[in-house]
Amino acid sequence: MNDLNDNPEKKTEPTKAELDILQVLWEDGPSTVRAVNERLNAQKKAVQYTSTLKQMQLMVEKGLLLRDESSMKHVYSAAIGEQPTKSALLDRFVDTMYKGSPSSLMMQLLGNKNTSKAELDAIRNLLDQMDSDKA
Amino acid sequence: MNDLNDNPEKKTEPTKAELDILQVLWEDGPSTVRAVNERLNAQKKAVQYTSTLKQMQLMVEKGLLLRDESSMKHVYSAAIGEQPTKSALLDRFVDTMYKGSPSSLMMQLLGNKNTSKAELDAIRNLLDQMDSDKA
DNA sequence: TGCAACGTACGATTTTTGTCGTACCTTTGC
DNA sequence: GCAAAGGTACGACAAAAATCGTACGTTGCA
Repeated sequence: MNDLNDNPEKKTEPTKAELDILQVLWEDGPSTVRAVNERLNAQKKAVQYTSTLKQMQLMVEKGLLLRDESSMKHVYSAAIGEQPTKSALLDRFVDTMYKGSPSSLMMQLLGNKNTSKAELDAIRNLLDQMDSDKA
Repeated sequence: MNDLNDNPEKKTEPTKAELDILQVLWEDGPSTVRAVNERLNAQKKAVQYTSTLKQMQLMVEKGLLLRDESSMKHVYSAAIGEQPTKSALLDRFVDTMYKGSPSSLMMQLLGNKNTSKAELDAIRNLLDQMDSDKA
């Protein structure tokens, strides 16, 4: 019936505004438009209710969100996983900016930003764990 | 005289297309429009010469590029540094996607992508070097 | 000397993204 | 019942980003 959102392999790259909405849904779980809109306004944006509504409706069309219309207050949820989405975005970022080299990215990250010791330790532990996995 | 491009502290976030052009200039150094356009078409895009020209002209207006008009074939060069630019973009990326936590980013990066052993070693060396710097 | 090749300038348009106003439906309290 | 509160649908618009066609100027060389 609907031939717009039944393509699961869609390469839909979320835009910035779409990502903001996704973040809210990933964090809070399924929510109404009003709830999402209030979160957005709370954290930074000044955006009208109907703008958020429209945005989320379009995202349903694109397959980025799911909508439960059983109640009058429609409840939306993310249709794409947080980790896969962020992973894809990160990969593209690394590819275009650092020729696919994670260590280049790391150098940039650690070199220019004062990273806390806790962060450094966390990363080192992560590396050790990677080794034991692959050893 | 020109009040458009004399703001060195400009927060101009390069768009995707602008970034493509900057990458070419960062890599090849000062180049003509034709050279840049050919590089772009070679690596992926199918874009008309005049589109690239226009894009680069706008980038001069924005202060992203510099233009040497002494010869008829104008020679363009990047007006903003590669490292500072990438660093800023990366910081924004980490902030919005990983709440400013580099180790979260690393986890994503190392967890989902099969990173080569060489990359892992490079990162570990980088960490060690960070330590000795801060010790 | 004149024409073909190559260059820039610039207006116009398309595409994408984002925002909002208004119309209209549904629920609920009185 | 019915009005007000709160919800969705949807067209229209604005802004940003990207693309391209066409006009026109300069150079080199047959």
